Amino acid sequence: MSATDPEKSARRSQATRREEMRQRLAAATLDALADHGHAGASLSVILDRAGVSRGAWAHHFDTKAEMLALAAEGLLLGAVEAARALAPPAPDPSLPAETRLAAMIEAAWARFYTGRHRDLLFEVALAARTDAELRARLAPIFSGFLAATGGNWGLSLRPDSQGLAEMADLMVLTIYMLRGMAMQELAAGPAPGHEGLRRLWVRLLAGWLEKY
Amino acid sequence: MSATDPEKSARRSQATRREEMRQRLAAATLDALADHGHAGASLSVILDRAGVSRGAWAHHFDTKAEMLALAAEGLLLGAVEAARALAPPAPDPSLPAETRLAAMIEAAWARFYTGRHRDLLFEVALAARTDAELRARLAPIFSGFLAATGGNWGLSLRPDSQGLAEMADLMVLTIYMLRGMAMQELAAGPAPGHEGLRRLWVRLLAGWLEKY
DNA sequence: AAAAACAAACCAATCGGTCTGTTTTATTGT
DNA sequence: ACAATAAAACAGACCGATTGGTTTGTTTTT
Repeated sequence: MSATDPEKSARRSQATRREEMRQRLAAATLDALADHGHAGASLSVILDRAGVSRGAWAHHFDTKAEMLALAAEGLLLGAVEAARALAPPAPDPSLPAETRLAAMIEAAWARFYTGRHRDLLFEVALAARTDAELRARLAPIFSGFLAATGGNWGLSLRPDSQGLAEMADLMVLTIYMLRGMAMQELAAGPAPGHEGLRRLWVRLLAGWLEKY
Repeated sequence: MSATDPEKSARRSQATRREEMRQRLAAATLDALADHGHAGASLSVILDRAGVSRGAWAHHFDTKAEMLALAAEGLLLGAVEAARALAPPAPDPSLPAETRLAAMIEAAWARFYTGRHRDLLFEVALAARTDAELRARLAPIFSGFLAATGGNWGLSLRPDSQGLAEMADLMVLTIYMLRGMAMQELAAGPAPGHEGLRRLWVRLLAGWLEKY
């Protein structure tokens, strides 16, 4: 059935095989980055983790930087997509705006600014700072993330499109606040007061919203 | 006069000499970190920049990590002190609170979240993530920075001590927002809209302040 | 039979750190 | 006061380990 079907086992091969291997190596790159940081994510560590020989690696990538760029790009593009998905296109209108806002902020906090994703986000952003080529590839995606949150989230909370531009700005400010909070936890460990701070921020935003 | 005075040229030596050399090496460490990032700040690069031989270095530090820790500690302690200095103990009461707030935020932005200091801040925070010893030394200073801004700035803007705790929280949120904004510029370059976003933030805060 | 995928030995360069020896500064015995 | 001497400061050659990357050869797929 499938063995005799050339569409299945045969056609599917070389091109996708290559892509699978590249993705596997990219994933291992992110793993190593998360575990050991940029300085500690050597080629040997990455290849060990991927279970791939040096020769195989060389067949798929010319340089380590190229592999890192692919991995970082994938990470950020996934984040942009997730950010879009976080804004429900048809929010439940029965809930008060403040509740919806709080839910979205908590969801964004958990998805983007805690754990592995947070660590990788900072690692990748810092790596881009001193690597011009990486930076050129990642900068537009970083901006795209802001656009996705600012635009979509604002739209989601205020479908009547009144004061939409300002709403988008407030969402961007929210992202910035979460990022800064994430950096604090990254450097000094989790802080119990942060949840209360996020609630305070929601209250502040909600008050401003209804006044508008 | 001074040559015969043992208090001057003689007594001042060995201990301070050593300290001067350590500071010089710490400064070069930060320079290298700012220029080449954590991965690129090798011992050779640092020593070249400091104009210090490997042997001399070894006489003053056991490991590179120890030198980095001293440098990072100095950087952050300097920032804490600067944060305290940014909050004028006796603010001009003739200016409206919003104006004073805006001035403090702009000053903090310029001092902590642009240029070299911003880069070093992120480099050091990230380095601490995967280096337990460095992290243990830096974490309390990171928290101290928040305390300095939250407490002092809040006090500076609201000397009547009404709603002071909430005011301190808002200052911490402000710091977080600036940090997140800084990360965006670090990764994607300067954004002209950011100044407007900071003004929006000030308006938001000021509105909340007078309502209280 | 040709090309793509993979493996592992191999390479120069650089890494953080050490060793040996010289120069400078401080202490001490007379 | 001033050699004698100890100790600290400094310089640079040196070291094994590891780095990113290459080469040569084998297996697998087409």
